[in-house]
Amino acid sequence: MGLNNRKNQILKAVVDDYIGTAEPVGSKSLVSKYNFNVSPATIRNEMAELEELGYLEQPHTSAGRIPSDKGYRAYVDHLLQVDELPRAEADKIRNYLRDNMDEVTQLIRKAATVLSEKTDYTSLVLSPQYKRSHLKQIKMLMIEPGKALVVVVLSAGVVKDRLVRIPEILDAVQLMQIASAIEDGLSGMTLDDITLVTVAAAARQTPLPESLLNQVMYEAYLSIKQADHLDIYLDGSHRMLAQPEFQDVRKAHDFLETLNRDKLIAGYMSELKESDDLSSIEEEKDENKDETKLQKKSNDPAYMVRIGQEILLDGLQDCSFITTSYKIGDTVAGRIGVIGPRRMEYGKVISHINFVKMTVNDQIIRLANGETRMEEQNK
Amino acid sequence: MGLNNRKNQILKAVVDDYIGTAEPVGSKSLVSKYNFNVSPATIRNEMAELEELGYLEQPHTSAGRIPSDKGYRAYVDHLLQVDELPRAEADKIRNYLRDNMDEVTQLIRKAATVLSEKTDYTSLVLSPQYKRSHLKQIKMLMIEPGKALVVVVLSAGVVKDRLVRIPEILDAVQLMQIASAIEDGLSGMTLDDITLVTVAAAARQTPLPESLLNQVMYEAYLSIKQADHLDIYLDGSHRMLAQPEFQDVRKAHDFLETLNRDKLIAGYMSELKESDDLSSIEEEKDENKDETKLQKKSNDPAYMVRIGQEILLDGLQDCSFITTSYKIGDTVAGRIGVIGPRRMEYGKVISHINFVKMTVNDQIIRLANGETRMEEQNK
DNA sequence: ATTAGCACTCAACCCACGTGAGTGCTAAAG
DNA sequence: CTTTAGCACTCACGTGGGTTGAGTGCTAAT
Repeated sequence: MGLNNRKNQILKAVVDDYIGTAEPVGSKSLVSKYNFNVSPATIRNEMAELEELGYLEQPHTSAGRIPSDKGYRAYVDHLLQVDELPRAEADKIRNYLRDNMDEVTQLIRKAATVLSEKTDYTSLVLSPQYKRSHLKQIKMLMIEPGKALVVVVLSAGVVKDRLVRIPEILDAVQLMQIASAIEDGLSGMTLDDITLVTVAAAARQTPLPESLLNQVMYEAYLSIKQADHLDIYLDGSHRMLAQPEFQDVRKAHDFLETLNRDKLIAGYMSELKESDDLSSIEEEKDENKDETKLQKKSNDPAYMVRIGQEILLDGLQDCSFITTSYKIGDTVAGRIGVIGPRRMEYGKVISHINFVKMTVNDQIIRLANGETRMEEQNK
Repeated sequence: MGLNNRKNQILKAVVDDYIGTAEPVGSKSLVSKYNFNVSPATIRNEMAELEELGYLEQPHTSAGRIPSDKGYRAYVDHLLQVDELPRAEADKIRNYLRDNMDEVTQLIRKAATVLSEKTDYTSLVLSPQYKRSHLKQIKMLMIEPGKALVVVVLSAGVVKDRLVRIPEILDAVQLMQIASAIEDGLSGMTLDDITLVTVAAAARQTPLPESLLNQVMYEAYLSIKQADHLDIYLDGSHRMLAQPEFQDVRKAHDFLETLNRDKLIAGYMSELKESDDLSSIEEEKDENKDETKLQKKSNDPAYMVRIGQEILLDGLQDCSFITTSYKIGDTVAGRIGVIGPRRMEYGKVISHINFVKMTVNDQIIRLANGETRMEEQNK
């Protein structure tokens, strides 16, 4: 950051104030609210320079100033101090996410809900992706002649299944044979690597006529692939309408329209790279600030912040989007995010998102280990 | 309906016009657009009477008139003619709902999407309720020591399952014994009737120590109960913001806030009674109109229309809500609904909702029979 | 480098006014 | 008894002008 200390203070004050009030902030109110020991005129000069440097902008000549994307960026990267969540708040969230939790799906939906509620912004959660997980087992259970349940067990401890139709003549024993042949052939492979060809090859080890095998094999293949389905959960979209910047209904409409496109959002979220974020932090160094940043990194958070134009989705460019990843075991699984106005309370959101992420990670491990509600309660 | 023919015509014209323009409609524009062979003054007199009778109201003295809830009610019950969907439109929807459809969940989500898209309003779909379905099978599949998959098969051809923890010492054979004991004891019962006690009684038929049984039995019970979980799918909520009556952001906010309360909405929808609707139709008779109504009834639709204050949920009282039920086999399963401004295009929505309902019914039967995508394609 | 002073800008607000669509009423015509 | 022409009245809405005040940039003095 090439800004002297006072410029930094001023920038921070402007952003803080604007986040609080949503009104352009002027030199005078700045001196009075934050006790700078200089006159408004001095502040004015500094602000004019900050504007020249691109950190601030003026909605119109005779108004105060508001942060630009670049201003927010500097604020988030260098000026913001993220506090830990107060213990009471943390406990509430943890308890909420522990209570009554049987499934990963349920867990991440609740994570979305609690995040939105606590931050008062809109939350987005992406379901786990299992591409890189290994196939552990595949079972087929005869439900009735002609109908079977395919059960796919993944290394992450996740079980997916699907009802399929099979040739009526197949009996339970034959079905099991096929399933175990496929399992033998494929177990240990990652979902990504399994193709129709590999499944077919595995199935062919069964001493049954190919005509019978084909359909079953194909269904097995589909079932495996389907285990990787991406889902997106959205919560609290109405909260955006309470923000002054969305009083314009057209903006609100566009925002909601974009968020309602599940696939678009899911695609965008799943392709976010953590590395992007780390790179964008760097530019110059400022000793004491850098320290904060390092602390952030080592602390594991690794959240990403996208501000305004940095978000590449139409309709969200008046927003900021904070995301992080949760894990299953030690591989990245899905993502959690909060989207709000650019003028969002970054500190609050980041500390919440970090805490929710950690709690989700913990809970997933618990689920994978098969601890059930009853045990939880006795804990 | 105690209105003479001309009053009916006028009421219908007012509602039609207001639906189209969202502007209060006055006597003059009424005569010019719809060719009544009388002067505006006559229309004015009639309108004044319609207002006295409660069918119309005036936003302010010097404005035209808009329909009241009662006016809409009369319109929907007596004046509206519902057309069949054009074949081209019908085909599109049918194909969309057929394509790529493996699961009931997926089906009803797509139903919500297509309904919202085609009507340009917001759609709501309630997942099937299985309370009244019978338990057909319950299987337990050993995944690894201490972990099993419980598979619950319902009469409707629906399969639900759930991963549970079991005592580590149990082996696959014992597990199967327990499952088949429970199955023997409970199969044929409706989900409603199954309680912890009945499950326990059934499980106790197994020649295993009770300490081992307890946990498994409890998990089985939970799995059965969980099969009945209610889900709600919402689509196109942003579309409401395009409506002039929701230009006021506060209204839009309240609307969205209410819709975001899944449980509230799910509860409300699941408790709607068809009978309510039929009863509300009756009052007086008017020969030729009654005919239309009977036709509606016999034609199977049985949709429900809730208008304005008739909707008992806060925040939706500027809306109208049209719902219908879809079936699994021959028992009511879940509900499909469209919510829009009171000023909604009732005819369009009703014909769409009816068609979607029928298509969903057909598809569910198809799914239950286990026809898969491949066969569909060959059809 | 800082600051007091000053002229300038411009969104926001208020108010007054005219406009016009729409009404209700009355009295005449059918 | 119904319909209609005529007319006075109402009131939301749009327009334009005037004022206000927060905020600015610049200059000159500290």
